[in-house]
Amino acid sequence: MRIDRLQHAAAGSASRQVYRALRDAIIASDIAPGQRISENELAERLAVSRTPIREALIRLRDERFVQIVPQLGTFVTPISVAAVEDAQFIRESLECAAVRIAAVRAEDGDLAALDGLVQRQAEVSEHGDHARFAVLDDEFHAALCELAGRPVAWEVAQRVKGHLNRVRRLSLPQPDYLAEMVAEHRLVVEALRKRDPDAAETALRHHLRMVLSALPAIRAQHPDYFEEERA
Amino acid sequence: MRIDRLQHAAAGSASRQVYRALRDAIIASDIAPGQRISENELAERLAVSRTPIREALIRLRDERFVQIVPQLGTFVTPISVAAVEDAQFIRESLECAAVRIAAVRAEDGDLAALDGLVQRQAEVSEHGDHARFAVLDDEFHAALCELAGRPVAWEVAQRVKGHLNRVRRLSLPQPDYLAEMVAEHRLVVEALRKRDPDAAETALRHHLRMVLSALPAIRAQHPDYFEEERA
DNA sequence: CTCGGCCGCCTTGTATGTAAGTATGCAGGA
DNA sequence: TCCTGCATACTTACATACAAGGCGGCCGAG
Repeated sequence: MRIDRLQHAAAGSASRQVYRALRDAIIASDIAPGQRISENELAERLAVSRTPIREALIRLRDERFVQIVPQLGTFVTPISVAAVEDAQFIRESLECAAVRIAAVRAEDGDLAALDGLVQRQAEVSEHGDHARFAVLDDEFHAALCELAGRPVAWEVAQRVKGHLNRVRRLSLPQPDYLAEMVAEHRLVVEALRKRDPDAAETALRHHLRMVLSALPAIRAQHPDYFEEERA
Repeated sequence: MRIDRLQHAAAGSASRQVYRALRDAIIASDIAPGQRISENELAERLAVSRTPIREALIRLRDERFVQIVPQLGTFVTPISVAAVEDAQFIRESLECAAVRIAAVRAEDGDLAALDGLVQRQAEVSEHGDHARFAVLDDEFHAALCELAGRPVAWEVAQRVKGHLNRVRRLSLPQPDYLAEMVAEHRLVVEALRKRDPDAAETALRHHLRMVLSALPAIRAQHPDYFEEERA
């Protein structure tokens, strides 16, 4: 793992910075699944005391990114197929429920804003800029929840989305991946424009499931990152 | 508030015990919304140090039961209509999605188990035993999620359910409330028996919304427990 | 060679001390 | 009377010290 140097005072409290740094490192597999995280070592490396480290680890445990075993150690949770499917289920349930409401409440101005968002996605997808696309993708899904009047849906979805990103980062980048995503986003917006909740839900559900489709291949490629199947 | 004496070593670490005790106290309104929680005072009263108190408060902040303002204090969050609706939205989305799957996957043995559960609910409802009913009610909803193969759905639902219970505890106990709940549970099981996802979802959604129906009345009765409406 | 017991190191959990910042009450002047 | 400035007492955030327990290596006996 290569975590170093916290940002200066910006970005909130030390524990929050540690939390973000660790979470990003886990999702990016900079810290390998199963690896032990030493509170002492981290504290020394980040030049803070154990207290903010502990608080960050507690939050990560609540999100199931680490397992804390008393008097033994703290470990990055192996990627579990069940956990990924759980995350997918939660995200799908919440966002699909939200988009149904959005289909009813969306006004012309909202749709125009979504169009603009998708248009910008199309532009960055031309350049194959995955990082920038990811930001715009998050904005898109956040906008859907916002439109439904349930920003909390996106907050929760974003929480569990970390587990999905963790596996997605392991998959080989498909060449037309971004273009497909943009096309699917367009379908969702079109359904919203027709004020058709069923079509919007169907389109979004299909879109969300694209991520999972690569899961078996990823597991075959990185078997050591996964926990063994439970009987 | 009247929190005292943690249980002895059972029930896990001190911080977890503090967390549970505080959460229960907040949901039961033993600690009034808006009231300040002093780390020092709590530590003294519970006979533990400030560390486990802090860790418990952090978890409660993540669940939006308290607000921590640096260098100022920690406060029990006022009941907010928006937060209650958010919790309702999440629970409804997850459980309805789960019950649709359950309708497809349910086998005869599962249905029999649900029947038994509802039967026991009917018995305790006869005696007006709200506490025991609450336990069986939780078991029922947990069973639905388990049947769908998504126990995580219930875990998340249970988390946000605290916000719903907080307002429900404030409502006057309706005389036929428990009997109604049992009847609605029966409708859900019947829909499952017919393997009808749409009917199951409809029945469950109607059931879940019963709780919210009393919200305006509760707010009128305890205005000081609610935060002022946002413009 | 193998197995059993002991010892030391390392872990997390908890307790306590230090620092920095905010609200509050009071004193003093306009 | 009202407003301003300060001292004080409180808070959380962070740092450090201590305690309890598991794991592994070592050593000795069989």
